[in-house]
Amino acid sequence: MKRFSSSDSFAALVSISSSKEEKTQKSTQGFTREFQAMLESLEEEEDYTEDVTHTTEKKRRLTLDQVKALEKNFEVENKLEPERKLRLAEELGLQPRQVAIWFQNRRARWKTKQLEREYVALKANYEALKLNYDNLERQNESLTLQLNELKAKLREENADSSHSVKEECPVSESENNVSVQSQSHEFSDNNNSNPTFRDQNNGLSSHTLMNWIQLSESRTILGSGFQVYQPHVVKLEEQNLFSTEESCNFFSVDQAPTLHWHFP
DNA sequence: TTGTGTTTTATTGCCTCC
DNA sequence: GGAGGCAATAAAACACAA
Repeated sequence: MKRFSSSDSFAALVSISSSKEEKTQKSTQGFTREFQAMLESLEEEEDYTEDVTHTTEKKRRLTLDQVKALEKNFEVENKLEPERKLRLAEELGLQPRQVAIWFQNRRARWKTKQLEREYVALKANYEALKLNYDNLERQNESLTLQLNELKAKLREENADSSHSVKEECPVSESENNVSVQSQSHEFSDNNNSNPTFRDQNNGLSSHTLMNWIQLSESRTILGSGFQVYQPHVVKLEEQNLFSTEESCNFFSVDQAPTLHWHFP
Protein backbone atom coordinates (compact mmCIF):
# COMPACT_ATOMS: atom_id res chain seq x y z
CA MET A 1 0.00 0.00 0.00
CA LYS A 2 1.30 3.42 -0.88
CA ARG A 3 0.70 6.14 1.62
CA PHE A 4 2.14 9.60 1.99
CA SER A 5 4.23 10.48 4.97
CA SER A 6 3.79 13.88 6.59
CA SER A 7 6.91 15.08 4.80
CA ASP A 8 5.33 14.04 1.51
CA SER A 9 2.28 16.12 2.30
CA PHE A 10 4.44 19.04 3.19
CA ALA A 11 6.39 18.63 0.01
CA ALA A 12 3.14 18.52 -1.93
CA LEU A 13 2.06 21.77 -0.32
CA VAL A 14 5.37 23.36 -1.15
CA SER A 15 4.99 22.18 -4.72
CA ILE A 16 1.50 23.62 -4.86
CA SER A 17 2.65 27.02 -3.76
CA SER A 18 5.70 26.93 -5.99
CA SER A 19 3.67 25.96 -8.99
CA LYS A 20 1.33 28.79 -8.18
CA GLU A 21 4.17 31.27 -8.13
CA GLU A 22 5.39 29.83 -11.36
CA LYS A 23 1.94 30.19 -12.82
CA THR A 24 1.82 33.82 -11.77
CA GLN A 25 5.17 34.47 -13.38
CA LYS A 26 4.55 32.59 -16.55
CA SER A 27 0.97 33.52 -17.10
CA THR A 28 1.83 37.19 -17.31
CA GLN A 29 3.68 36.60 -20.55
CA GLY A 30 1.81 37.40 -23.73
CA PHE A 31 -1.49 38.62 -22.26
CA THR A 32 -3.19 41.98 -22.51
CA ARG A 33 -2.87 44.38 -19.57
CA GLU A 34 -6.55 44.01 -18.76
CA PHE A 35 -6.27 40.26 -18.69
CA GLN A 36 -3.13 40.41 -16.56
CA ALA A 37 -4.85 42.72 -14.11
CA MET A 38 -7.77 40.34 -13.92
CA LEU A 39 -5.46 37.39 -13.27
CA GLU A 40 -3.63 39.31 -10.59
CA SER A 41 -6.81 40.32 -8.83
CA LEU A 42 -8.00 36.74 -8.98
CA GLU A 43 -4.78 35.50 -7.45
CA GLU A 44 -4.90 38.11 -4.77
CA GLU A 45 -8.34 36.84 -3.87
CA GLU A 46 -7.02 33.31 -3.68
CA ASP A 47 -4.13 34.36 -1.48
CA TYR A 48 -6.56 36.06 0.82
CA THR A 49 -8.76 33.00 1.25
CA GLU A 50 -5.71 30.83 1.78
CA ASP A 51 -4.44 33.19 4.42
CA VAL A 52 -7.75 33.06 6.21
CA THR A 53 -8.08 29.29 6.21
CA HIS A 54 -4.34 28.62 6.52
CA THR A 55 -4.71 24.90 5.95
CA THR A 56 -6.48 25.09 2.58
CA GLU A 57 -5.01 22.36 0.40
CA LYS A 58 -6.43 23.03 -3.04
CA LYS A 59 -5.88 20.93 -6.05
CA ARG A 60 -3.78 22.90 -8.49
CA ARG A 61 -3.72 22.42 -12.20
CA LEU A 62 -0.34 22.29 -13.84
CA THR A 63 0.63 25.29 -15.93
CA LEU A 64 0.45 25.16 -19.69
CA ASP A 65 4.22 25.04 -19.96
CA GLN A 66 4.47 22.19 -17.48
CA VAL A 67 1.83 20.22 -19.35
CA LYS A 68 3.55 20.90 -22.66
CA ALA A 69 6.86 19.66 -21.32
CA LEU A 70 5.24 16.57 -19.85
CA GLU A 71 3.42 15.86 -23.10
CA LYS A 72 6.66 16.15 -25.02
CA ASN A 73 8.31 13.68 -22.68
CA PHE A 74 5.36 11.35 -22.89
CA GLU A 75 5.64 11.29 -26.66
CA VAL A 76 9.25 10.22 -26.41
CA GLU A 77 8.55 7.44 -23.91
CA ASN A 78 5.30 6.83 -22.08
CA LYS A 79 7.00 5.07 -19.20
CA LEU A 80 9.01 7.00 -16.69
CA GLU A 81 12.28 5.71 -15.35
CA PRO A 82 13.37 7.12 -11.97
CA GLU A 83 16.15 9.29 -13.34
CA ARG A 84 13.93 10.97 -15.88
CA LYS A 85 11.25 11.43 -13.27
CA LEU A 86 13.65 13.27 -10.96
CA ARG A 87 15.09 15.36 -13.77
CA LEU A 88 11.64 16.32 -15.06
CA ALA A 89 10.42 17.15 -11.58
CA GLU A 90 13.40 19.37 -11.03
CA GLU A 91 13.04 21.07 -14.41
CA LEU A 92 9.34 21.76 -13.96
CA GLY A 93 9.37 22.58 -10.27
CA LEU A 94 7.13 19.67 -9.40
CA GLN A 95 7.35 16.82 -6.95
CA PRO A 96 8.60 13.57 -8.51
CA ARG A 97 5.38 11.99 -7.36
CA GLN A 98 3.37 14.58 -9.26
CA VAL A 99 5.28 13.74 -12.41
CA ALA A 100 4.70 10.05 -11.83
CA ILE A 101 0.99 10.59 -11.26
CA TRP A 102 0.74 12.74 -14.36
CA PHE A 103 2.33 9.99 -16.46
CA GLN A 104 0.07 7.41 -14.91
CA ASN A 105 -3.04 9.43 -15.68
CA ARG A 106 -1.75 10.23 -19.15
CA ARG A 107 -1.24 6.55 -19.87
CA ALA A 108 -4.78 5.88 -18.76
CA ARG A 109 -6.09 8.61 -21.08
CA TRP A 110 -4.01 7.27 -23.95
CA LYS A 111 -5.38 3.79 -23.37
CA THR A 112 -8.94 5.05 -23.44
CA LYS A 113 -8.31 6.90 -26.69
CA GLN A 114 -6.67 3.84 -28.16
CA LEU A 115 -9.69 1.73 -27.28
CA GLU A 116 -11.92 4.30 -28.92
CA ARG A 117 -9.83 4.23 -32.08
CA GLU A 118 -9.91 0.44 -32.18
CA TYR A 119 -13.65 0.45 -31.70
CA VAL A 120 -14.15 2.85 -34.60
CA ALA A 121 -11.93 0.74 -36.85
CA LEU A 122 -13.71 -2.46 -35.91
CA LYS A 123 -17.09 -0.86 -36.46
CA ALA A 124 -16.09 0.33 -39.93
CA ASN A 125 -14.87 -3.14 -40.76
CA TYR A 126 -18.06 -4.66 -39.53
CA GLU A 127 -20.20 -2.26 -41.58
CA ALA A 128 -18.25 -3.08 -44.72
CA LEU A 129 -18.57 -6.81 -44.16
CA LYS A 130 -22.25 -6.51 -43.43
CA LEU A 131 -22.81 -4.59 -46.64
CA ASN A 132 -20.94 -7.28 -48.50
CA TYR A 133 -22.89 -10.02 -46.84
CA ASP A 134 -26.23 -8.37 -47.58
CA ASN A 135 -25.31 -7.98 -51.23
CA LEU A 136 -24.30 -11.61 -51.48
CA GLU A 137 -27.49 -12.70 -49.83
CA ARG A 138 -29.62 -10.70 -52.24
CA GLN A 139 -27.67 -12.11 -55.13
CA ASN A 140 -28.06 -15.60 -53.82
CA GLU A 141 -31.82 -15.20 -53.58
CA SER A 142 -32.03 -13.90 -57.10
CA LEU A 143 -29.91 -16.76 -58.44
CA THR A 144 -31.95 -19.36 -56.60
CA LEU A 145 -35.08 -17.90 -58.10
CA GLN A 146 -33.63 -18.06 -61.60
CA LEU A 147 -32.46 -21.61 -61.06
CA ASN A 148 -35.89 -22.73 -59.97
CA GLU A 149 -37.47 -21.12 -62.98
CA LEU A 150 -35.05 -22.87 -65.29
CA LYS A 151 -35.64 -26.20 -63.59
CA ALA A 152 -39.38 -25.84 -64.01
CA LYS A 153 -38.92 -24.95 -67.64
CA LEU A 154 -36.73 -28.01 -68.15
CA ARG A 155 -39.15 -30.32 -66.49
CA GLU A 156 -41.83 -29.09 -68.84
CA GLU A 157 -39.66 -29.54 -71.89
CA ASN A 158 -38.48 -32.96 -70.76
CA ALA A 159 -42.01 -34.13 -70.24
CA ASP A 160 -42.95 -33.01 -73.73
CA SER A 161 -39.91 -34.46 -75.47
CA SER A 162 -39.97 -37.82 -73.70
CA HIS A 163 -43.59 -38.14 -74.58
CA SER A 164 -42.94 -37.50 -78.29
CA VAL A 165 -39.78 -39.66 -78.33
CA LYS A 166 -41.65 -42.59 -76.90
CA GLU A 167 -44.26 -42.17 -79.53
CA GLU A 168 -41.95 -41.62 -82.52
CA CYS A 169 -38.49 -43.13 -82.01
CA PRO A 170 -37.61 -45.05 -78.85
CA VAL A 171 -33.86 -44.72 -78.01
CA SER A 172 -31.85 -46.79 -75.54
CA GLU A 173 -30.53 -45.22 -72.32
CA SER A 174 -26.86 -45.54 -73.31
CA GLU A 175 -27.45 -43.91 -76.66
CA ASN A 176 -29.21 -41.07 -74.92
CA ASN A 177 -26.23 -40.47 -72.64
CA VAL A 178 -23.85 -40.37 -75.56
CA SER A 179 -26.05 -37.85 -77.19
CA VAL A 180 -26.05 -35.65 -74.10
CA GLN A 181 -22.29 -35.88 -73.75
CA SER A 182 -21.65 -34.93 -77.33
CA GLN A 183 -23.99 -32.03 -77.08
CA SER A 184 -22.39 -30.98 -73.85
CA HIS A 185 -19.00 -31.08 -75.47
CA GLU A 186 -20.22 -29.10 -78.40
CA PHE A 187 -21.75 -26.59 -76.04
CA SER A 188 -18.59 -26.36 -74.07
CA ASP A 189 -16.52 -25.68 -77.18
CA ASN A 190 -18.82 -23.35 -78.98
CA ASN A 191 -20.65 -21.40 -76.39
CA ASN A 192 -18.30 -18.44 -76.67
CA SER A 193 -19.32 -17.83 -80.21
CA ASN A 194 -22.93 -18.67 -79.69
CA PRO A 195 -24.95 -15.49 -79.27
CA THR A 196 -28.04 -17.42 -78.35
CA PHE A 197 -26.21 -18.94 -75.41
CA ARG A 198 -24.97 -15.64 -74.13
CA ASP A 199 -28.47 -14.33 -74.18
CA GLN A 200 -29.74 -15.82 -70.94
CA ASN A 201 -29.88 -19.34 -72.35
CA ASN A 202 -32.84 -18.67 -74.62
CA GLY A 203 -33.24 -21.39 -77.19
CA LEU A 204 -30.90 -23.93 -75.56
CA SER A 205 -31.71 -27.55 -76.09
CA SER A 206 -33.20 -29.16 -73.04
CA HIS A 207 -30.44 -31.80 -72.86
CA THR A 208 -27.72 -29.20 -72.89
CA LEU A 209 -29.36 -27.13 -70.25
CA MET A 210 -30.10 -30.13 -68.07
CA ASN A 211 -26.52 -31.26 -68.35
CA TRP A 212 -25.23 -27.87 -67.32
CA ILE A 213 -27.59 -27.58 -64.40
CA GLN A 214 -26.61 -31.04 -63.19
CA LEU A 215 -23.02 -29.91 -63.28
CA SER A 216 -23.51 -26.69 -61.46
CA GLU A 217 -26.58 -27.21 -59.34
CA SER A 218 -24.75 -27.89 -56.13
CA ARG A 219 -22.26 -25.10 -56.57
CA THR A 220 -22.37 -21.71 -55.02
CA ILE A 221 -22.08 -19.26 -57.81
CA LEU A 222 -20.60 -15.85 -57.19
CA GLY A 223 -20.42 -13.12 -59.77
CA SER A 224 -22.85 -11.00 -61.65
CA GLY A 225 -25.39 -13.66 -62.50
CA PHE A 226 -26.21 -16.01 -65.33
CA GLN A 227 -24.73 -13.96 -68.08
CA VAL A 228 -22.44 -16.59 -69.49
CA TYR A 229 -22.89 -20.33 -68.96
CA GLN A 230 -19.56 -22.05 -69.18
CA PRO A 231 -19.03 -25.34 -67.38
CA HIS A 232 -15.27 -25.16 -67.83
CA VAL A 233 -15.30 -21.65 -66.44
CA VAL A 234 -17.20 -22.89 -63.42
CA LYS A 235 -14.43 -25.40 -62.86
CA LEU A 236 -11.86 -22.66 -63.16
CA GLU A 237 -13.71 -20.66 -60.59
CA GLU A 238 -13.62 -23.56 -58.23
CA GLN A 239 -9.91 -23.88 -58.62
CA ASN A 240 -8.87 -20.26 -58.75
CA LEU A 241 -11.48 -17.87 -57.48
CA PHE A 242 -11.58 -19.41 -54.05
CA SER A 243 -8.05 -20.39 -53.52
CA THR A 244 -7.24 -20.47 -49.83
CA GLU A 245 -5.19 -17.32 -50.00
CA GLU A 246 -7.84 -15.24 -51.67
CA SER A 247 -10.65 -16.41 -49.54
CA CYS A 248 -8.60 -15.46 -46.52
CA ASN A 249 -7.89 -12.03 -47.92
CA PHE A 250 -11.51 -11.51 -48.70
CA PHE A 251 -12.45 -11.72 -45.05
CA SER A 252 -9.31 -10.12 -43.81
CA VAL A 253 -9.76 -7.82 -40.85
CA ASP A 254 -6.71 -5.80 -41.74
CA GLN A 255 -8.08 -4.73 -45.06
CA ALA A 256 -11.63 -3.57 -45.56
CA PRO A 257 -13.31 -5.73 -48.20
CA THR A 258 -13.99 -4.00 -51.47
CA LEU A 259 -16.82 -4.72 -53.83
CA HIS A 260 -14.97 -4.16 -57.12
CA TRP A 261 -15.16 -7.87 -57.89
CA HIS A 262 -18.79 -7.75 -57.10
CA PHE A 263 -19.80 -4.82 -59.28
CA PRO A 264 -17.53 -4.92 -62.29
C1' DT B 1 -25.63 32.88 -11.52
C1' DT B 2 -26.21 28.21 -11.19
C1' DG B 3 -26.72 23.48 -12.25
C1' DT B 4 -24.52 19.94 -14.74
C1' DG B 5 -21.26 17.44 -17.42
C1' DT B 6 -16.31 16.89 -18.44
C1' DT B 7 -11.43 17.06 -17.48
C1' DT B 8 -7.56 16.92 -14.54
C1' DT B 9 -5.09 15.87 -10.38
C1' DA B 10 -4.62 12.84 -6.65
C1' DT B 11 -5.64 8.68 -3.62
C1' DT B 12 -6.44 3.88 -2.60
C1' DG B 13 -6.03 -0.90 -3.02
C1' DC B 14 -4.41 -4.64 -5.48
C1' DC B 15 -1.00 -6.98 -8.35
C1' DT B 16 3.54 -8.10 -10.31
C1' DC B 17 8.41 -8.06 -10.46
C1' DC B 18 12.94 -8.02 -8.67
C1' DG C 1 9.10 -6.59 1.22
C1' DG C 2 9.50 -2.41 -1.36
C1' DA C 3 8.83 -0.04 -5.80
C1' DG C 4 6.08 0.83 -9.45
C1' DG C 5 2.02 -0.04 -12.52
C1' DC C 6 -2.92 -0.13 -13.14
C1' DA C 7 -8.03 0.25 -12.32
C1' DA C 8 -11.36 2.46 -9.83
C1' DT C 9 -12.64 6.38 -7.62
C1' DA C 10 -12.80 11.07 -5.27
C1' DA C 11 -12.68 15.70 -5.63
C1' DA C 12 -11.26 20.11 -7.45
C1' DA C 13 -11.17 22.83 -11.58
C1' DC C 14 -13.18 24.02 -15.65
C1' DA C 15 -16.70 24.65 -19.55
C1' DC C 16 -21.06 25.81 -20.89
C1' DA C 17 -26.03 26.00 -21.53
C1' DA C 18 -30.22 27.90 -19.55
